[in-house]
Amino acid sequence: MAVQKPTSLDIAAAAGVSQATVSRALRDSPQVSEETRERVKKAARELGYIVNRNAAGLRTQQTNVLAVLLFDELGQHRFEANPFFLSMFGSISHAAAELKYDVLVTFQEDSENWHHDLIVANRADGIILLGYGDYRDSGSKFSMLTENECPYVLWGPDLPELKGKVVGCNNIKGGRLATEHLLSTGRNKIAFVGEASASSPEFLARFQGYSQTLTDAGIAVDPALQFDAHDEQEGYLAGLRLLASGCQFDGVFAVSDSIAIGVMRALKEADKRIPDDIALVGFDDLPLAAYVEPSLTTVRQDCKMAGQLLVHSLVSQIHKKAPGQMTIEPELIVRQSS
Amino acid sequence: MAVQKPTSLDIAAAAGVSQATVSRALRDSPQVSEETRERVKKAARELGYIVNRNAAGLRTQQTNVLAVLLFDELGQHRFEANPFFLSMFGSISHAAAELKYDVLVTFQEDSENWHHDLIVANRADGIILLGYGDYRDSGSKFSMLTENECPYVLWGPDLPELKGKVVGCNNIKGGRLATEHLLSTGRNKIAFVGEASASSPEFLARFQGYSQTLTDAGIAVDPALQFDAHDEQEGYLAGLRLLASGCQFDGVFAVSDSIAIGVMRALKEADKRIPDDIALVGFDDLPLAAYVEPSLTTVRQDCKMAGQLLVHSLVSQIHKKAPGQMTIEPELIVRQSS
DNA sequence: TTCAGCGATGAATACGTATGTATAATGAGC
DNA sequence: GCTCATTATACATACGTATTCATCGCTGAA
Repeated sequence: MAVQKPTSLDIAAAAGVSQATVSRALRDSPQVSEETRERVKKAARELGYIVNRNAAGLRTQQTNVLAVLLFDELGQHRFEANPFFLSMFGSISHAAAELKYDVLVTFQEDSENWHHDLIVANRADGIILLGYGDYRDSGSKFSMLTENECPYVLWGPDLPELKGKVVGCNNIKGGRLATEHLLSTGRNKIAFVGEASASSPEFLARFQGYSQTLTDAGIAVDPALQFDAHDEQEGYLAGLRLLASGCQFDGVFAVSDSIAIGVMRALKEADKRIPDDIALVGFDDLPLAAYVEPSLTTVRQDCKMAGQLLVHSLVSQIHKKAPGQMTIEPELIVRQSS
Repeated sequence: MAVQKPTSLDIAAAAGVSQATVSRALRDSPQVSEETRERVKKAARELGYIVNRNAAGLRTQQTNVLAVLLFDELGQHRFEANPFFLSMFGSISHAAAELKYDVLVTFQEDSENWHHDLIVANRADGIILLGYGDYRDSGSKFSMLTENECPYVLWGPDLPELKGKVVGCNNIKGGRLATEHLLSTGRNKIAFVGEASASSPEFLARFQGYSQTLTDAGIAVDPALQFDAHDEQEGYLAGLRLLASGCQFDGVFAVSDSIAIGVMRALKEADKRIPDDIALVGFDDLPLAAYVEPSLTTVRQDCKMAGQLLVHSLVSQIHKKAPGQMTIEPELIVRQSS
């Protein structure tokens, strides 16, 4: 890169000490006296010395790199439509930088190709999995990483078999916040759009918050008001089915903003007034949520905090320390749609 | 990472050859016979061998890593609101993977801190600069990188002093597309919202496309219809000023979708009908553009192609080869707002 | 039969750092 | 004045790979 990059030997010559002392001085070892430390650092600064990461890594057997694996099964478009991971990625990057880690990013299209994961792992001290969507049989899926003692964390649901590896939102509480809010505005026939099954544990938890809240309020949970959906288009279709079902309803809790926006499209096409006829609440607080009409009430996840927690717990694993906090709290953002 | 990672020596022992032969076989050197190559590869597969990048990099003096510097002067929010870079980043990642490069990402808050850039450069074979916004005196700004013979490319305007380093959109043509479209729908009093100055060369080029098109059509370019703006809020304010100015206008070309959405907000507040009273065209094709009401006509930049061009031209530089194509063509996306 | 030429492999080395061990310098205690 | 503990530094080595140079066996021409 540089015309001729200086090595620690060059610094040693310039400062009149040995290469070993240079290394120790730059790493602030207590073994080296204050005076020589300063002399060495000054020489390093003047020569524009930068530690060679390959050599240092080879010696110390670590990379000071965290890998982020982005599972993107729906192709590029999904990530494009999911700014949540992007924001989180931003905070991951910042948090990692503070701890002197670089961040290596890989788009992972095939979530079965664990060999590739290991290759990535080989270039990093630990890995962060984002957007991993399929948690069926999740214990065995991660066994390869576990067997190889590869530190990893993922953003996702709080499954017992992944104890200590998962950072996630308190989804049950999120579901409660949304449902309680709808109840507080006088709605009591509240539909649920999303998937309440074990293959989407996060959605399931939000459903649990929804149904717990209804039960607590003495309202029966009506399966006729539950519709499956995973994205905008399916949300739209679910909205159509909901309208066609003939069921009475005055509120809708959608498990994601994308789905909510699809539902909103269906409702608007049917000339329903939002929120007058039907109140609508989403989940995630995508930037989009503030711009649709009417703007969408939603449950926000603090993605900045999320990124920090991911990095901190991963680094804790790397250093064999106890992980700290692993859950972030959701927050209700009230807008026009409710 | 692994309990005990095998080295090339282990493979050598398993295959009954020397370490040198292992290295050659795995790198498909013609010096090694077909038979032993297979034997070595088989052994490597069975032992789960993965080349140690630190050691390889130390030996070859390269990292096989491309660094992406994301200049993010407006803080985390801007990147969050700018999915364009995200999509581009996705294609960068894919293109890099095809060429066996990893991608290291760094958020860069201070565009003056070139020392940090060099540190990053030291960990990569080349760097890609995204979102670098200030091109005043741009020649000298990049001199540090040039002096150190550090390969780099950036996404930006086609400035002569950055010849061979810039991949960008044909912004003049983009401005023409937008303006020609507005003309073709019968508008002839077309306002421009953005900044037509050298400190934003991309916006300036779009303005040139706008003014050239008007001139070609025999329409005078009216400075009274030009307003500065850089983001949604400033677009809103520009919209208010435009309305308050009393000037007649029936179309608006905004240099970005964010600005266009701000203008749209101002127009709607003033009860202007879009597109009946005023037609509106943006630039970028953010995902948001399809969701606002009315949906926004805009000029799309092919970010997938852009990412590929960035990677390919950077790798060309690294290998001291001639760069290829450096420009992508814009495309008009017509929606409801025009 | 001899030897040049060639193809395939092994031995040896260097990349730049971090660190264990040895050594020199200093001061305290008797 | 001598020993011994303490400190600061130098010396030496290993990390795992890629590559240069040397070696060896073999073929074919003289």
